[in-house]
Amino acid sequence: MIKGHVKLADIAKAAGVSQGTASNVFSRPEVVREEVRERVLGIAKDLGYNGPDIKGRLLRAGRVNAIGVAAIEPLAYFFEDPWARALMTQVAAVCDATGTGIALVSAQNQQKLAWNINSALVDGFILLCVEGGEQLVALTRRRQLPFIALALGDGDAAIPAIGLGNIAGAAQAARHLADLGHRRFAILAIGLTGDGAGAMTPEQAVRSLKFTSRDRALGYWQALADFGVGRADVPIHATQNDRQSVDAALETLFAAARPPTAILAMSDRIALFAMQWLARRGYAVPDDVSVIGFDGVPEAATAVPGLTTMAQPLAEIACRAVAAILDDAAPAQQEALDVTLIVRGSTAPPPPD
Amino acid sequence: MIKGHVKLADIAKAAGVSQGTASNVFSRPEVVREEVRERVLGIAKDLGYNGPDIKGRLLRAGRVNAIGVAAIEPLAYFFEDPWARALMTQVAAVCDATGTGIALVSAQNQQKLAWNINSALVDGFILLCVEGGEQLVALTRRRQLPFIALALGDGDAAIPAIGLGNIAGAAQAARHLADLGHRRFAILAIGLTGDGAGAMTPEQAVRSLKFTSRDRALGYWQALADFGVGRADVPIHATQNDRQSVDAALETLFAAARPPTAILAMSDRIALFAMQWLARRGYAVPDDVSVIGFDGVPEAATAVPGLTTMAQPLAEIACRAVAAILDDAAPAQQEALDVTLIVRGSTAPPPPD
DNA sequence: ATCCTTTCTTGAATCGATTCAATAAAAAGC
DNA sequence: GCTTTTTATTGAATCGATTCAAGAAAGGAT
Repeated sequence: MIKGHVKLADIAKAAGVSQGTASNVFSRPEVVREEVRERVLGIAKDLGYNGPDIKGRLLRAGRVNAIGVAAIEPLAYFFEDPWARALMTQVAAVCDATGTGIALVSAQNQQKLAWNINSALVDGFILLCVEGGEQLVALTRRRQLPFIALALGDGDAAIPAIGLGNIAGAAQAARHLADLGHRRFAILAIGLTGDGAGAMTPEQAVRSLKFTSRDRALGYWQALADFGVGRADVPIHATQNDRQSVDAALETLFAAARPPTAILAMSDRIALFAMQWLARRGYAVPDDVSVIGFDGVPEAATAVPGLTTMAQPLAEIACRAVAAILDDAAPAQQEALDVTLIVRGSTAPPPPD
Repeated sequence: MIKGHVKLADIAKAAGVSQGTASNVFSRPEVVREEVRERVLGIAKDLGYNGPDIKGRLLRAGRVNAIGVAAIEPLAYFFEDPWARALMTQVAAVCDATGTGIALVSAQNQQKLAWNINSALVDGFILLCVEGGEQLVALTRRRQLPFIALALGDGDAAIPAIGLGNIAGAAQAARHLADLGHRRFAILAIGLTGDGAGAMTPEQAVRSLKFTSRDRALGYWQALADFGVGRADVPIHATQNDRQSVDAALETLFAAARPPTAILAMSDRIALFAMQWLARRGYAVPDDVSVIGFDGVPEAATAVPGLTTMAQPLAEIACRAVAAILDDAAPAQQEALDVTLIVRGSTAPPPPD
């Protein structure tokens, strides 16, 4: 019994039954006579056979019972990025309930990603399209498996996706601050990595920001316009959703003659970095500066002070996404879910001028 | 070209070449004449064939290029628990570098877990043995794939595992606090879920705590003995590594006549919950009470005040674990890695009595 | 005793590729 | 011109199971 992989056929031969019967012993035990079943099982144990090999079974059955979650990011992204983490937590919960496994698929560069997507053993994909979403979609489409895109933005309606009411949500965020009395705003946007981060004009923003980011910017502007604040009056800085670029943006913003009293951050991650920068520089949040985020990640709740944010219905998103894959029933049309304002301690009326 | 899955054989027939050649076109293009290769590729494109199906390839190759990470916890554990997260981040980094995928395997109950482990499409397993480790190991062993256990404690030497110097580390933690002048301690241990949490005598602790937890307790006691503090003088409470049980333990501890001035927590998670409880109750950390954790998760660094803790060499652990799986070279003997003391703001001399 | 059911069991086909010994064709060497 | 080497291609075996039509055996009914 050294090694020499025992396979089903060996068991069958040793037990003197056909391979078909041997197979039934394991996959449909009720169909085979008890006496035979026990004999086969006994032989299997003697030979050190531990049930059908998954690879063989897979080839026939064609079902893996796992869904892939893909992103154009390093693998660690799934465990580090707050939004990804929060989303994955929900996805995991749904998968747990349905007994489905999760395979993480990712790669920083195109080429590797293509390979990874093609060779992932999964029944379908959930695509985290934070950046370069179309490429991810194109790659996945070739695999001819069910998939659903998340955070894709206003893309092609032919792409199965679960969208978000980004414009309405951003508008609500801006309105919340404006209602509190703020009139001096700054927007911290999420730009593509590689694109130089930094200040941009509204025109540049409309042109260079993608999907989600652009929608959020439009939402902010739209609401602020109602309060007489024009686009040109709101500095907008692209960041790379990391600390360094956020810090750099804030350096610039707060070096200005009349720095903003309210910061509209396009992600909680950015907002939290911003709050930390403000704390380091001695600005009090919310007394000196109000900060509002976007996403509704758990960290926003535990930060001090709590971060006011627009929460995504992550549980709902996860639920629909997983269901879409498992039932191969992508939503007929791209549905947009609403985000909801959660007011915490990071927003308050502006200081007296 | 509706559906009717095209397979390699179809391409071969359509192109008038043998199946072997068709296979080579995709997997070893350099071996087939350019003219033929292009023709076959052309036909493949026409027929809507996107390269070899992974399942068929898998059956032959036998290699999945993914490693499974398993735990007896719900799937969400990987994204929620700070230690798991920190570890996974490192594992992900190593996998990224080697182009390996990650499959998450988990289940709360035994039965499902057995099924999940048996049907996971992976080349090997990393086992997160926080609890019920032996069962996990037993289950995995049957799969006859390389595996390595993490956080298994002093188990069977025949089990490939990467251990931790828990006793020495815990001793160092306790010594750190004793050196600062503390003499009134309390231990917050990690008990098995299901076991009633709560106060326990040292004898009970030795008996009921498992592996890691027991070693850490032994380490604490050992160091404290050098300072004249006996086991019986150190209340030890089992928690379930969740907020509720930590809060309950602290309620009891601080209701005592002479509450502890130093808390030895067996995980950063517990320590952070404890710090939050203390803050809510108006105890200042570290002025009234010092807290030291264990694990060295990232959250410990960003908490306010920073949490003093014993850091695990997670990167090293991840690196060795992944290597062990990929090379099928489990360490000859169970190696134990050292943890290192990281002093932050949560520990200070005790208040004057 | 005959025929009809039921209940197991069999053997072969199938899933979708890879691999390798054998062969055919072309190029090189003398 | 004939042999040797090189290069491309073929065909069949293989990976490890599942599935299903068909056959055999046992039990029941008449």
